[in-house]
Amino acid sequence: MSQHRHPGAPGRAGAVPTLPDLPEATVARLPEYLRALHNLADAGHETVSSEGLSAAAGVNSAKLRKDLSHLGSYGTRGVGYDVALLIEQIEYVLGLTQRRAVALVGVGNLGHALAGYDGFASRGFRIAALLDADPSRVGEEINGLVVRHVDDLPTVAAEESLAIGVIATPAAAAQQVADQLVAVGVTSILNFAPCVLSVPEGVDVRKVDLAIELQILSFHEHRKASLTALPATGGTAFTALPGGFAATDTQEAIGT
Amino acid sequence: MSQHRHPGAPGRAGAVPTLPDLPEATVARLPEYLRALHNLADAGHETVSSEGLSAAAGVNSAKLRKDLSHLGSYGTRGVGYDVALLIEQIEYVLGLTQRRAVALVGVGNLGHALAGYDGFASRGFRIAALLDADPSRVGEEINGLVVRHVDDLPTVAAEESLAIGVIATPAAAAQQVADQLVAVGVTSILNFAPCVLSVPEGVDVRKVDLAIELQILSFHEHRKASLTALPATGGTAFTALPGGFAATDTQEAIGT
DNA sequence: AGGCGCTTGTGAAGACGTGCACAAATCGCG
DNA sequence: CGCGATTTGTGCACGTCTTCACAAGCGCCT
Repeated sequence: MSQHRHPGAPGRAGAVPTLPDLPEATVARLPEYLRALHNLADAGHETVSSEGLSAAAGVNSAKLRKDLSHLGSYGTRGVGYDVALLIEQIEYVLGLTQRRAVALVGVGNLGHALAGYDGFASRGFRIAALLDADPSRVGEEINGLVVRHVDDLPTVAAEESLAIGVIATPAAAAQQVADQLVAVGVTSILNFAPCVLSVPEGVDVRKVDLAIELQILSFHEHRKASLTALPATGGTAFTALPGGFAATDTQEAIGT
Repeated sequence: MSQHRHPGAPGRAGAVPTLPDLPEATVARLPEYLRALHNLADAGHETVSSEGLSAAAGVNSAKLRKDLSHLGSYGTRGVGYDVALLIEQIEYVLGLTQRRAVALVGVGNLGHALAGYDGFASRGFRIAALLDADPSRVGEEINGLVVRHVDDLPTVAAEESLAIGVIATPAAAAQQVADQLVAVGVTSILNFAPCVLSVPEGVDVRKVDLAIELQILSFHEHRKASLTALPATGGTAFTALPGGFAATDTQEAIGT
């Protein structure tokens, strides 16, 4: 092995957090790899090949290898990757070695569900506070946490360092909540409200919008429908495809 | 420009559904434009410039223009885009002229919230059925819909043509549900379960995973933290930003 | 009518992401 | 010890997406 100045030294984070700046696309896939790796570990595998892991994560094996190579990963040629080590590596890079505190704002329909979602806890996060602007909701207990008023954010932030804010309010309130989050030092926001947030530089926003996902699927439905109507480029306007839909197969897998 | 054989003829879908095959990246943004356009329409605007619309949708104006140009859009130079017309265009392309029926499988924590989410109805979709595998949940009424057993899927599909299936079950059940959905002819699936689904060609799957989003944010947090540790080029490691944070608005917008 | 300012639509260049295909490395076995 | 089977890591070519910059078109004003 040459020098391989392995970047993050998960074994011991001495004082050189040389985070390689990964391509954004790679970052977006790492969590998927991580989940697949945990599954493999639970199933008792100690090593896994790029082929095996990529299948479990639903990607191309070359892509997987390139992704892992970006974080200076340790695989052994002829053998594969050490599952436990790789988990450690990825968790380190993703900053999951510390359990980050999440503030959830908006305990309505969706927020309520998120508050009860166990995927938070099981994947490296801890809901530190539930907040809502509606006084009638304040005081309600959900999943062991008491809902506080959103104006208490400064207090909450003083109690513990909030890393991430989740906005699950109606669109109309989202921008104001975002401002409040930013004001108390939150620099990462996950926004479920269907609107664009404007935040200062240095603050990351990711958006999840249910309706958008559905509309994208709708487009592909529409497309598939119109394709079965006019099958090919050439002539032959109709194929009818009566009852069955059979094997209309064309490739798929929508890019993220 | 020459003929502008405008693609979808939203006015009248005569018999030529010449869906242009849009770049996937464009498709993913169209819903955002659509939402922004609806806001503008509600605010009374009749036309909007690419600059204005792109700001409302949180993208670059050149990108917006190129996106719209792909669907053979109608803007007027020197004026802008006709809001109502553009809405019609985009809705047509996305296949939203018909209200698509959605089957929601898994009425647990998250599924319950989704069932009550009004963004479904308001943005072109209709929940046609709630399904669950747990017999103790069958019969429960949510938001005016009665939960049926997932094995009734064939019956449900016979009653009305299901376009899209939403999976909100635990990961362990997701693949089986997906198989069942595919078996009754569903060709688009929105998967909230944290696992990879394998489906036949021709079936589109989109995945939404809360924990993944958080982990991506976590990476950027980690990164920002390690950058402030080694201030590097800029200098001034700390800006403190006491109370105020001013209006530095440049949104971040992480690539999807 | 003509000119001027504004805005769209797009060519071209560059950045980014993907996938192939293969050399380099490692293990196990005879 | 050497060889073959296996699997990683990566150079390269290709396709997609983004962004700039500007010509073409449109409306308005004089």
